[in-house]
Amino acid sequence: VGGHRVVLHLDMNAFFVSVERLGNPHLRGRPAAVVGDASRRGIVLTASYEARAFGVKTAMLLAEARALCPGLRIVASNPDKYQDMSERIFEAVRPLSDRVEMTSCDEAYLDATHDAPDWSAAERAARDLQAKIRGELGLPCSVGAAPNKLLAKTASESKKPDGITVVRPEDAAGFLRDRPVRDICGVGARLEEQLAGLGVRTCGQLGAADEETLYARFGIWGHWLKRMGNGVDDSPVARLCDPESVKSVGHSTTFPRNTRDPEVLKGYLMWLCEKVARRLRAGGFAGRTVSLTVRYADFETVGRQAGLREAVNDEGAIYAACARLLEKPGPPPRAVRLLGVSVSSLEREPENRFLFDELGKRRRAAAAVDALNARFGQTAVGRARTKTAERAGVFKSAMPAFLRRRDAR
DNA sequence: TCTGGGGTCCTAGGACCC
DNA sequence: TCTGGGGTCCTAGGACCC
Repeated sequence: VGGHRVVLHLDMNAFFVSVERLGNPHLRGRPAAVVGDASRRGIVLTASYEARAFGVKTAMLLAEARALCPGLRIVASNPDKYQDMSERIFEAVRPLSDRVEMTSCDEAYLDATHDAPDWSAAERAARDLQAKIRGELGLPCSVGAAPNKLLAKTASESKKPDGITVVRPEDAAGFLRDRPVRDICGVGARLEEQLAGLGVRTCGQLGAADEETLYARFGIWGHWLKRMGNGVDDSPVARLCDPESVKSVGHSTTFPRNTRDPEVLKGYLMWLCEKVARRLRAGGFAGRTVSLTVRYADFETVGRQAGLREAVNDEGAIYAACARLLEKPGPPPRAVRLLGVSVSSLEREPENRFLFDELGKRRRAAAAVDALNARFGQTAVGRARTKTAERAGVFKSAMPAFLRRRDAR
């Protein structure tokens, strides 16, 4: 508490588009967007700044984006590429500080206190970080430097692309005062609305608000909100990258078309369970809680979960639990648009403890399948149920033709 | 032109135990 | 069997982030 601190926040600019531009000059300097590639219900995942000038935004329907920006260049997303690049970013940044907290695939906090005894050194550190990312990876980014995480993040968000923003302690109050509360990380649409109901719209107003009122309304959050309005944040930069910090592993998918056909639903379910199980094993995890998410045609979303006696990471066990959860309240009352499978209460997978029992047998079979898939492609080997669904074309049937072509490339 | 997919954290109610 | 209170675990839902 107290004392000199320098926190840097690194924020990649239009990350997915920037990664695609590395290998595709055709996309550079023009309106471009990366879209989800699973179905015709594709939405914009990331828009280039040129496209944003036309009003194209994340989460916008593809058709809407094209209407706003007729020359928009579209690329199907390549999640593996972004994951690889994310790891390279982390490797580039890691030597700079013993405290690096990667909060998503394209954002990180660094504690630079040690290398920046004053604020001109802090600004140099921010520029060096930006130059390193540009030089080593060829990617644009914005960097904020401030006495805490809250201000560093708000700073990096405030100037894009290629921004450098330094907020010195003496400038902190002025920097936040007239910004909308929504600029604070943690204040979303709902909270913004409720605060507006109290007449609180800016960070300055939030910092000056009556603490009792905030506490009565928002509980312990109210206490933190007032502090945040005043730019106060003592939270340390964590070392958040170790596998120990993973809490859950999940996959979900929206169908090309809504369905209530039990066979189709079970086909998707097994497909999702295979993906989850594979990732659990790759990370050396097993989990004791299995969760199923069902989103109906009207967008109502329900979740159901089940605790298991033992931690599992094979698709058979995960599927069995999910199938029970899916049928728990009887057949789906209406058409389903999305299913999701997630495993939590994770434990490290015991090495060879179960080599000779039933669980061990399942794990060895699963490992053999992983090895075959690694050699012959993602889905060379899978459950019959998934294969049937694939043959029926349920997975990609409705993908737009232009995306399928790009996909094949 | 109906609205993605990956997560984390918090709260509230009920079961169960002492 | 008209009954208090505290603690913990489980499940469901929702807000929020990128």
